[in-house]
Amino acid sequence: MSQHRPAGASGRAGAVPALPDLPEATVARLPEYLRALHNLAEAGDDTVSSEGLAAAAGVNSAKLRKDLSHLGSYGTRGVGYDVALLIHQIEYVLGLTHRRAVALVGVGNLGHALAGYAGFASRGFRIAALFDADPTRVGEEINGLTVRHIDDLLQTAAEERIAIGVIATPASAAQRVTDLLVAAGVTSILNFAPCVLAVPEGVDVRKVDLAIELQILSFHEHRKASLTALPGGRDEADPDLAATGTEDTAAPAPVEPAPPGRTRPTRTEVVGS
Amino acid sequence: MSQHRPAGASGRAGAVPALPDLPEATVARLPEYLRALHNLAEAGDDTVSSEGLAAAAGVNSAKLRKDLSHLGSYGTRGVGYDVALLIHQIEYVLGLTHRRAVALVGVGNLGHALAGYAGFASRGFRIAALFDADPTRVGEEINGLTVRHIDDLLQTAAEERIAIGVIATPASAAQRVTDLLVAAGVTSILNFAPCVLAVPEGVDVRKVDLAIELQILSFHEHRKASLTALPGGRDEADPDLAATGTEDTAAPAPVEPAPPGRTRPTRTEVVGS
DNA sequence: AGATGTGAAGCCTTTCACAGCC
DNA sequence: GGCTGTGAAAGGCTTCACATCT
Repeated sequence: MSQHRPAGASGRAGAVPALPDLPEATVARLPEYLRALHNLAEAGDDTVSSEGLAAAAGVNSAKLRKDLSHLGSYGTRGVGYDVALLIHQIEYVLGLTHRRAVALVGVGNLGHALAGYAGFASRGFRIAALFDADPTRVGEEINGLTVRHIDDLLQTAAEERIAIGVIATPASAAQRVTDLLVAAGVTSILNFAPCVLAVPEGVDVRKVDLAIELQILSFHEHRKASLTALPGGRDEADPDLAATGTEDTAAPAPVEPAPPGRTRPTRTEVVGS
Repeated sequence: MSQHRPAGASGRAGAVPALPDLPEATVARLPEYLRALHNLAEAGDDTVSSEGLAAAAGVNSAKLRKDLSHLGSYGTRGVGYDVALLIHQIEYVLGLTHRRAVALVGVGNLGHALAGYAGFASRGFRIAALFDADPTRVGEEINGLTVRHIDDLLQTAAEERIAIGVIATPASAAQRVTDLLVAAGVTSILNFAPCVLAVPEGVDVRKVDLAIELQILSFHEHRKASLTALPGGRDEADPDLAATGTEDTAAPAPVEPAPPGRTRPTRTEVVGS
């Protein structure tokens, strides 16, 4: 390879450089590198090897180097990466050089917690407005911000130059809120409601579903149990394998391991309690 | 293809069927399908086409069919999937046929909200114990559960047959808590603390970092701004492109787009403003 | 006719291994 | 000698398109 412009710079002289067209997988890891770098900086290190940074970020070093190489060439062979320079560069690419204003919709259980979450403020964001549909919650003050009624969203979002909307409402309200945010010109949404959102082209939605995370873990638990039990023999005391577990027997009614009958085109209902 | 056993059934007759060795990407989507299926069931549908379910789950139908085919063959050509049967099957694979006990460590801001989150209970989990290191919080009752001191974790986890640990402590405490959970025999951890956890082989960790989600969105905002501004011209009023934004100027100290100094070892810097 | 299940192709991501530079 | 940056290989995931079955 030869001369290295910060990957993807525009041709037009003096122009704002177009961002490198990073692979999504890389984008998703940059924040993790950034966090690790801030830790290193605080610890007083001013350079770090790909090996060291990779360990701090929980990835392997080849992946880290490949990721960073997409940003351009900011390391020094034989030495490593300059911590401050790299922080700088990643913050620039992620668009963290100015603080983005975030609107949080839904100040129930979860919303309340998010409104008070210090990690947002410390990592480049400012919660600029809180909304709720419940009139009894409007006016409440949380962390120095007053909860406004959702009907004010359109106007307030424009005034506050909201860049990102966070949805922490029940699923039933989420699509309506989304439409409002989109109408207000918001093009990035973080959705905590357990549902799929329809948005126009050009609007990005990321989803966080806490129950899904547990269900994925549950799969692996189930899997580990089925692996360690089979080539052993006595499947005792393992609720994962016993048809009638020792755990409560609730909502997702217990079922036989394998589907039953499955004969005719008919369905053999088993889900009933 | 011919006769279809529930993919990966063990040879041993009457044995608990080994779980199919699903691709991770598939595992991560099954909970989404499950949620969509529950919605359909509530709406009274008892069959659904791959097209219909895919739409409800926000994926394309080819992907859905491929995912489901890994579970075995539970659809009917010309008809679609039996909703109840499929719910059944996915719940079995995910290990949701019995309710897993979850321990939540850290009842601060976020932990409080998680302790009260109804979605856990309704989707296959039971919060069985709450822990905190702060003595002033021990004894507090949240949602019918009493907060215990973290020192009781080892004993309580065994008693309550804890299957999954959720960490909602500050990052500084997370590794200690992890070690405790692991010592207590917990092999699945959901980590909300912004840090990397070291765990022994065989322990699964999933991570949710709220700030990272926003930072990923920030990247796309930044990117959209740089794309729509360049081939336009007048880069007015866009804090993404103006060096001195209209937004607050805070924590991640505002920087020039391009790294400073950085003279010698040169590559033609273009990123400068 | 209609919809599933699936080889095969294409794309993206990760890993390897080493040339190149300090 | 040490460490980055990167082609090339390997692996995994998604999409296509159609054979197959009801």
